[in-house]
Amino acid sequence: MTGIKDVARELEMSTATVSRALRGLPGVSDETRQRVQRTAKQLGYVPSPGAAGLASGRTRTVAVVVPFVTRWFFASVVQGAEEVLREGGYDLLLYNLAGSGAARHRVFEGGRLTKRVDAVLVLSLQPTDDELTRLTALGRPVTFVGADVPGWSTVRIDDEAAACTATGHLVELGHRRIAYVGGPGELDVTAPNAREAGYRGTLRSAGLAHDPSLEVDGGFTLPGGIDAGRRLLDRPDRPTAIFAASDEMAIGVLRAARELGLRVPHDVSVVGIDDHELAGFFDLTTVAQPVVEQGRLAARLVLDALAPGAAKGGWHPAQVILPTTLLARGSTGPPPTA
Amino acid sequence: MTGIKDVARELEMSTATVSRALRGLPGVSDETRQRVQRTAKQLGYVPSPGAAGLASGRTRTVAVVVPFVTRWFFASVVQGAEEVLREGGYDLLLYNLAGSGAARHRVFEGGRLTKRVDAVLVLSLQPTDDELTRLTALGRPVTFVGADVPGWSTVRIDDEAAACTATGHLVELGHRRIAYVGGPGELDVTAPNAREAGYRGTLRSAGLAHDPSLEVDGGFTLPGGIDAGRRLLDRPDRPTAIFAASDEMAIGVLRAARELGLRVPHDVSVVGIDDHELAGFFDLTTVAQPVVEQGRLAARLVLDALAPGAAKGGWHPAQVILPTTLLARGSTGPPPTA
DNA sequence: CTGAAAGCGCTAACAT
DNA sequence: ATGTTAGCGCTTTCAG
Repeated sequence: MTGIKDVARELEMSTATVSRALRGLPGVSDETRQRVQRTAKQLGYVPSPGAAGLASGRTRTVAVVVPFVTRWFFASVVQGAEEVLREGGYDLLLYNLAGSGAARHRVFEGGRLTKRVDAVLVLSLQPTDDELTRLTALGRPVTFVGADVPGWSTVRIDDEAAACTATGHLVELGHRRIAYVGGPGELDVTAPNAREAGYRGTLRSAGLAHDPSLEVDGGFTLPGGIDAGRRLLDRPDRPTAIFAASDEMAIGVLRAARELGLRVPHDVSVVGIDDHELAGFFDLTTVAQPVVEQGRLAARLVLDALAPGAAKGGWHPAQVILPTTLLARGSTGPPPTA
Repeated sequence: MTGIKDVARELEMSTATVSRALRGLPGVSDETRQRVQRTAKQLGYVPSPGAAGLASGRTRTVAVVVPFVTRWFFASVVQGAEEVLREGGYDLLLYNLAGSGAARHRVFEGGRLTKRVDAVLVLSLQPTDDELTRLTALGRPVTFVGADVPGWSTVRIDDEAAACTATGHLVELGHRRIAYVGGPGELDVTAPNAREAGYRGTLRSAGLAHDPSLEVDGGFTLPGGIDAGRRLLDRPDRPTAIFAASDEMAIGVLRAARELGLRVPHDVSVVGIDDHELAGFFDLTTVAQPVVEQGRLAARLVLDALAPGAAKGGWHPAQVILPTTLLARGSTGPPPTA
C-alpha cells in the first residue's frame, strides 16, 4: 500500500508538505502542489482515513440512525443525506433499528458512536432524556429529522399544521364526522402525537364533536390502515371522511373502502400525509412534505456544523421547518348528501 | 477521551494486557480479565476503531453498494445485511448510486474503498471488467447479491428459472399470446437479461411464436409498468397474459388494465417476480424470492471470509442460489375463451 | 513556503 | 500470563 511517505520520498520532500498539498491547505506553492498531486496519482496513492482520523480527530464519517430502512420515507431521507454527505467528502455509517427497541438502545448506549463518527443524523425518533444525555456526551453535532428537539438542530415539517391542513380540507368540504387513523407505530417516533393534536385541534375549532371511537390505530403501516379502515367503515354510523396520518395507512383505508363496496370519494373521503410515491397512483389526496429534501438539508446542517470555524465562528443549532402542500386529488370530495 | 492507556495505568499493568483482555484473546487470566473489564467500564473506556484499524489493518467495516436505496428490494437486502453485520460487530458503510453512472464510477474508481473497509457487498450490479479489476485490487472479500459473477462469492436467485416459472405458469393456464415487460433499468443491473432469457426460452419450449412487439420496456419502475401496460393492452391483438420482470412493473400493468376497463384475470392475466410487499395487496400472482434473506446470507458469507483463519484455512468463494416459489394469487387465470 | 518531530490510540511480535 | 517495543499512516505544532 503506497502511503504519503512513499510520495514524499519520491519527491524528496517532507510528508508534511505532501499532506498539505494533497488536502489543499494553504502554504504550499502552486508548483509543489502540482508535482505532489501528479506523483501521488502516478504512484497510486490512496489516503488512509483511519490514520487521518487518528491524527486529526476527525473521521469524516457521519452516522445515520433510521427506525426502518425499508420504509419509503426513511429510505428517501437517507438517499438525500447520502447525496450531500458523499459530495461533502463524508462517509455514511448506517444504523438501522428495524423497529427494535433493543437495537435502538444498543446504538445510543455504550459509545457505539464515540470515536467513530464526526456527527450524527437521527431520523424521526423522539429521543429520550437518556439518549439526549448520551448524544450530548458525544460532543458532536447531531441533527434530528422529523422531530422537535428544543436546543438541537432539527429539520422537519410542522406535523400539527400538516394535520390541520388535512383535516381542515375535509371540514371545508362539508364533512362533520371525520375519523382519524394514526397510532404510535413501533418505536417512539415523533410524528404521531403532533398529527393527532392537529386533528383534534381542527375539529375543536370547527366546533365539531370529538368522538374517541373515531380515532383508531393504524400502526403507520399499510395493513394497519386496512384494518383501521375496516373497523371505521364497517359500522352503521360510519364517518364520511377519514384522515390517516400517513399515506401508507390512507392507502390501506382506500383498500378497506373498496372491499366494503364503498365508493371514494362519493361515500367516503380519504386524505393522508406524505405524498408517498404511490399516492398519485392511488389518486390519493394528501398533504405533501419534501422528503429527500429533508435528508439533504439535515446533511447540510451537519456539514455546516462540521465546517472549520463553525465551533468558534458562532455556529448555532438551526431549526428548519419545511412547508407542506395540500395536494387535492380524487380521494376527497363533499360528503354524501344523506 | 479515556483510552486503553488510562485503563492500564489505573490497573498498573501493560496496555497489551488490557488490549488482550478487552478483546477476549487467550492468554489472560480470568481474574485479570475481570478487573480490566470492570475498570474499563468504570472509566468509561470506549475503543477507537480508527486506531485499532490502523494497527491491525482491519477496519471492522463493510461497504454496501446499492443502485437505489429507495427501492423496496434494495432497502430490504440492506436491512438483512445490516442485521448480520451489526451482530458480527461490523459497521456498514452505505454507498448509494441513486441510479447515477457517475456515482457508480466514483465508488469503484480511485480507491474510495481502499484502506476503508474490510469487505464489500455489491447489490444487483453486473460488474464491468474494469470494476472487477479494481475490486480484485482491493484484495478484500467481495460478495455480489443478485448477480452471477463467476469466481466470486454470490448470493442470488436463478433469475432465468424464476422467469420460466412465471411464464410457464401462464402457458399452463392455456395462454398462447404472452407479453413481456422488462427492460434494462437505469444502471447495468443483472436481473433483466436473465429474466428475458427465461421468458423467451419458455415460449420456445412451449412451441409458441416469439413476437418481438410483445416485448416492451418497463424500466423496472411502476410508472414504466403503467406505460408498458398501456402500450400492450391498447391494441387490437392484445396479449392474453403479461409477464412483468418485477412486481412493481406488474402492478403498473394492473393499473393500465384497469384504466382500459379490462378485468384481471378475466381479460388479461398478469404475473410478476419478487413478492413485493404490495403484491399481496394487489392480489398479484408472482414468483417470490427471499429478499431480506439474501442480504443476511451475503453478509454471512462476507463475515466467514473475514473470520480469522479463513485466508489460510481454505476459504473459497461460495455461490448460493436461493429458491423461488410461485405464489398463484388472483391476477392470473385461464385466457378468455374467445 | 517547507521540514523535523512528536504523537493520535491501538495492536502485534517478541521477550520474559 | 504479562510486559516491552515498535510501529500502523497520517496530521500538526513548532522551527526555519
